[in-house]
Amino acid sequence: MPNFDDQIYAVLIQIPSGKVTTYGDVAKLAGFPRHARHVGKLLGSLPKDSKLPWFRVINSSGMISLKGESFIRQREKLLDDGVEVKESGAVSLRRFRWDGEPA
DNA sequence: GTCCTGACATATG
DNA sequence: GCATATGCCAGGA
Repeated sequence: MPNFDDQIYAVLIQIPSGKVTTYGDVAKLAGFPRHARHVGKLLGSLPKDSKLPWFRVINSSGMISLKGESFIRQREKLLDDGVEVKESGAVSLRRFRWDGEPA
């Protein structure tokens, strides 16, 4: 049984560009359905030069949970990925949600 | 050890 | 859609 952290990373690197997913889904796919919060903590601990697409993870409401500069960075990256993000940080989950299946 | 906080989710009214 | 409550788990004080 791999470590929780490693499992989360493994799921993150599978998220195709142009798609987003939620904390709960990442946790579930990683094999820890009740660890949504853990995902957030983990992402917050990621180094700034991390290769992991942490910016493709948002909350179940389809909104970016971050604030200030972090929020700006995530929004910019998503836009660059082709994801439509409103000024408020809202994303059209209906169109950009990742099912958990590879692209 | 307890208490509080937190990039969360789901259920209920 | 919003407010409240409950569940879950790791860290820090």
